[in-house]
Amino acid sequence: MTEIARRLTSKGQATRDRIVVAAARLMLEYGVARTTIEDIQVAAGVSPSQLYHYFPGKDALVSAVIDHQATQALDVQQGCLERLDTIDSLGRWRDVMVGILTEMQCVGGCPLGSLASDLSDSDPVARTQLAAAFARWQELIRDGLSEMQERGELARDADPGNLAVAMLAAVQGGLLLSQVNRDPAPLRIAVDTMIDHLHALTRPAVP
Amino acid sequence: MTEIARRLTSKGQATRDRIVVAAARLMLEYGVARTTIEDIQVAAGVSPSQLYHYFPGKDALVSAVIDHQATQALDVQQGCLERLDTIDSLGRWRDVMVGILTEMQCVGGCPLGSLASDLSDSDPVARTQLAAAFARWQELIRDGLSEMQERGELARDADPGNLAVAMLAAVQGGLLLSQVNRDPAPLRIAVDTMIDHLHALTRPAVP
DNA sequence: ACGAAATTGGAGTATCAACTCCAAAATCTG
DNA sequence: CAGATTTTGGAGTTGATACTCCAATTTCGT
Repeated sequence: MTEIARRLTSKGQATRDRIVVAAARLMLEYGVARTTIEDIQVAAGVSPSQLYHYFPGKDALVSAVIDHQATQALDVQQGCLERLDTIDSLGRWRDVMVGILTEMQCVGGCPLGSLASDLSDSDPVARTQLAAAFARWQELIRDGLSEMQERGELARDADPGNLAVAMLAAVQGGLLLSQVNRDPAPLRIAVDTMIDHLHALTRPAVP
Repeated sequence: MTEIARRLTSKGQATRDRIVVAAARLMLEYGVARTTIEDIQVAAGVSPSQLYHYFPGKDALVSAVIDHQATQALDVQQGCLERLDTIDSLGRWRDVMVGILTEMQCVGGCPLGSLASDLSDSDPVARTQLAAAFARWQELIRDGLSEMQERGELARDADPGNLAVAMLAAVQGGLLLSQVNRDPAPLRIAVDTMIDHLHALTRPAVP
């Protein structure tokens, strides 16, 4: 993305990656403002000059962290959701998210959601970058729902676009409540409720 | 709550309130860490010694801000939801929230949600305080749904507790997406979808 | 191997933010 | 009104943090 990226030794690339990964982890846990450059240096095992060699300043590093988290999040999605086109696959998707959250002991919440809440009103550039990431995520969900609809597993009059927004909101809100309660249950319940809703739209008449 | 609160002149009370309100506004917009004591001093029109006269330090001020936002949020809820016991009242509730968000031009998101995302992993005391506030909010929603159920407007086998969690998640997630997109639509869509879900649970067979 | 370019180490600086101190002014109590 | 208490003003201190600089070292292309 930057000019500097062109002439980058494999060793340099590795160092850069180490910095981004360390910064991402710390920023997820403590927030962007509370994560100091020194914390990142220590966690990544690099000196100040190395960090400033790869990034002009904290803003640029934040931008790289957003890209990194967006890629990670969408990869997880596509790993589970390449065929997000059945009710069952939605259930597995929920299991994966709950599993990751549980591994993290409910710390950090959503890697993208945390950054969004943190930066939306203080860094306009970051906000735009995050909005784009959420848009891609939303499309991924919508495409799966559209496929379901075309196959007749979802009611004709359902709006996949709106349902994707609601599903993404359920994920984000569920993660927030799980984070503040230190309990994976809210995420599970929120997503399950949305899956139930899709289920109901699939078979309107419950026996 | 603190000892100091006992001997407080009306003028002193007013100054204290001014500080909390100013801090709450700034912290909602820029986050806790990015809001400096000096910013708050300027916004409230007070000197450093005044601020430290009423609060031992920033942590105590943050705690007061959480209380303030929790009270505000629950008051809004009870203003609209004292009778949150019909589908129509849920629709009005949604309108109020979308209205407030639009007035704010989608800045800040949820006064409680922002604080939760910001503080959950860096301030254990604040996390507990916020979890309690969310629990009260959740109960408020659940109680309304329970009333609906008792009156037969909601299916017997529906779980008001789980639905309340899902509804609160929809609100939080919707607010986050609206904040990052600078567009009230995601909040509206997320809450509407949950209302639709309740509707479906009310009348399982759609004509 | 050899020059050029990339990478690394570590000391140093300038700024900013949280917090302190003390005395003056306003307010309450009897 | 008088004394005690609360409230206010503003200069000053301490510590932390983002960022700089320059020389030493390693890596790469040929």
